[in-house]
Amino acid sequence: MAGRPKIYDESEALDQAVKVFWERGYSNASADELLKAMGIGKGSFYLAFKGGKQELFEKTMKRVVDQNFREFRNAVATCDNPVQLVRDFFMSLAGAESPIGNKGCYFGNALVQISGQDSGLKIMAAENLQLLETIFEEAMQRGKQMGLLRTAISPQMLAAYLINLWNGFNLTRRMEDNPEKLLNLIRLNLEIIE
Amino acid sequence: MAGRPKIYDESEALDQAVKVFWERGYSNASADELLKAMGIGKGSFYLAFKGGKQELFEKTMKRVVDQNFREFRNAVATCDNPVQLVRDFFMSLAGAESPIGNKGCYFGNALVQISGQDSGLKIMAAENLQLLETIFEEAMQRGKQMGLLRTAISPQMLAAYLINLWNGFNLTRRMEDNPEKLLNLIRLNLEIIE
DNA sequence: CCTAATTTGTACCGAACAGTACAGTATTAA
DNA sequence: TTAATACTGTACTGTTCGGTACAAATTAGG
Repeated sequence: MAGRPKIYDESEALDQAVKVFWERGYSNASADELLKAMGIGKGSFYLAFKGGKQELFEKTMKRVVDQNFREFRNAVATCDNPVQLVRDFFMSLAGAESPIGNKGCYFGNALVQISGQDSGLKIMAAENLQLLETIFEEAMQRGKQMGLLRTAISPQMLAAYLINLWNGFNLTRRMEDNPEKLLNLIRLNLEIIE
Repeated sequence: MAGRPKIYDESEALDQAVKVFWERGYSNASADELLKAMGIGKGSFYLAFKGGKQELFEKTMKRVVDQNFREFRNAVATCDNPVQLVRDFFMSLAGAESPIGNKGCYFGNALVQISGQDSGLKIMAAENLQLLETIFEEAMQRGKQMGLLRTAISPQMLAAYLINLWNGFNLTRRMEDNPEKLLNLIRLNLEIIE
């Protein structure tokens, strides 16, 4: 294994690319913009990402999953109260200090932003959302086993409800800036897992 | 009033532009593509839409509102059962023959697709979604007055719930193609206005 | 029939775009 | 020290972009 060493860290570069994609949207993010944020030149870029912007986006999606879902899934599987964990997850979304700001869901955005031809990326984005749904389902499943849920609705259906809430809320918060109203909206929706 | 007559009908041209924007997304829709669909040349286009793509999109939004919301609002105000009207509205979404296919909401898409700088368009898109929310609210208000709603939840809150359902479902149906599940999801959500 | 008003099609512009070619540089292993 | 390897930076290419300029065409009114 010889060769000149990379001057950049791939994970850090991906993090910067995530920021650009998230902020600007897939289509609006130009290669130049991405390269500048990642701190690398074209030579390095097209060597590391032969598929160009498309391949880069794929890798950023994987990175976002790794950084956000893995930990959440683990917490769902091990915490004292997975139902409360999910409640807190949504409540924190509604707060002024939402962890994702107003930028929406990385994967939901992708589904809406990416044009029809690039369908591989859309499929991948959809799969990642389904993964989040699965995590919700695991939380509901476990919550039910632990006697934390009164409802008779199946964990699968609850998960569908919750992913739909997630999808909706990430858009609703962009059209409605009254924090009180957003909070009440979340509260109302969470009654289903009271 | 002299001058060479237009060879195109502005409303029809707008309808074609709506199709392109809806299908391809705001950013991905190129001027050429739009012009071709509208059946006019650059000369005519930049004469009629001096603001370019931005102005065109504004006008298409107005057109979509006119064509879709006005009639719905009227029906809400005059029909026998406005609550059922809203129910049917959502149920038809979930069916295989959804009136908007899988293209999502024109305004919700805009909020996600348009980059930060073009904020005028985003504000307008948000206002149009708020208009839809208002229509939901009018339906709930009237339904309550007519004794069609048992719930104690305010019409305003119900409207927020419904616009969030709309926002969510337009995305959820792009990540989940099991029609049965989608239908059950809508049914579950509509229980709030049973 | 002439003039003013208006629309149309085309040719053209500079900028931004994604992507390639390639020479130069830093490293490891022999 | 040398050869093989791998990364870097830049210059370049061809394309597409949004937008402008302008001459030709078509109308209404005088």
